Amino acid sequence: MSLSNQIARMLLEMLEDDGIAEIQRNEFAQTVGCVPSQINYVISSRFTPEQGYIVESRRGGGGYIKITRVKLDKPSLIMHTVNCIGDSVDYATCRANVMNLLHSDSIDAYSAKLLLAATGDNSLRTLPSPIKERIRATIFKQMLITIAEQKRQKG
Amino acid sequence: MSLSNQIARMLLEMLEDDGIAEIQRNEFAQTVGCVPSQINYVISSRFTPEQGYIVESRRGGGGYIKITRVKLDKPSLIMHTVNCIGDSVDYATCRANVMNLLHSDSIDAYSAKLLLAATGDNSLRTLPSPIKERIRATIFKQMLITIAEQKRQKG
DNA sequence: TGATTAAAGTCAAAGAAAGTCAAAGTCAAA
DNA sequence: TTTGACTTTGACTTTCTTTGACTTTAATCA
Repeated sequence: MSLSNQIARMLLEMLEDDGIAEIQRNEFAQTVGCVPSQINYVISSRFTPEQGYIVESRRGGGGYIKITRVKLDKPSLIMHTVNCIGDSVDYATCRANVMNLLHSDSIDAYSAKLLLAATGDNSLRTLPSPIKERIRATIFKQMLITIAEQKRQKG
Repeated sequence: MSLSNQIARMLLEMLEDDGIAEIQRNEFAQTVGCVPSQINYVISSRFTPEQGYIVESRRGGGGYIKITRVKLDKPSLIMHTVNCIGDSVDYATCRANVMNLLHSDSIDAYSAKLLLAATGDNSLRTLPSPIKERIRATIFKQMLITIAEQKRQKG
């Protein structure tokens, strides 16, 4: 397992109970045995707002990095997501959004799987890159709209 | 026996116990004694979704390729449909298949809606025509496999 | 207050994997 | 003997990770 994955797992573990992880970057890097800036890398690649986290920090003496998992409100989050997705999305972003929706209970696991199946690289692989992201966006939104509609009609 | 067959056998063996095979491409190629890209060839020719496998991977340090078998115990109508769809489908055919599955109770109304949303012209409109049908086919199959898999797991 | 020190942030280069593609090889069937 | 499907290979691309030099900000001390 890569160093970055290990670091991510440790942070996730800290987040587990109260949804908050607070570290001192240098000290933490010490115990992990990596260079401090790698902590930033892990955070910026795996604890983004897209993925449902808020990161705050402070430099200087007594500085810290604090990661908070944010619970978003459930009902119209689906349509909110639709509106936030632009004309184009990469799979990582798409996946992050699905996970978010799943986490906030806005969609169920089954719908999540179908969304990922339809927008995954397995499905879209053969498309050249600027087009692929555009198609992914339209499929994703179309499906989300269908899900939202369904929910509106019968919970 | 061809190299590719040997490789396939090795992967099959790994899959045996828990239905998961995870390798590091370069390392594995080393031990087999082939060029790394041959692993991709074997996977793309023998571990396709049609054949009941899901493949995930990650590049970069700590990268990997993970093959998962999605075992479907009885040849369902769903998988039959997957196998009948070629590399390319138009929307009408797609729709007909969905209706068929719906009427034969192989899928529920919700799944049907999502399938149609994802493969409909609203989603795929902007694609030029030979490509559109190909993408529709892959998305359709990918979603059907996901549905079949879900059914196997929980009715 | 100003200097010093203790953090965290940024960025780009180098490294480590996997992916793609097309050319060349093999081999059996028509 | 030609054709066409399947294999093998390697050069090149893309993505993700690791590292370190340098910058910025905050706290504390003289």
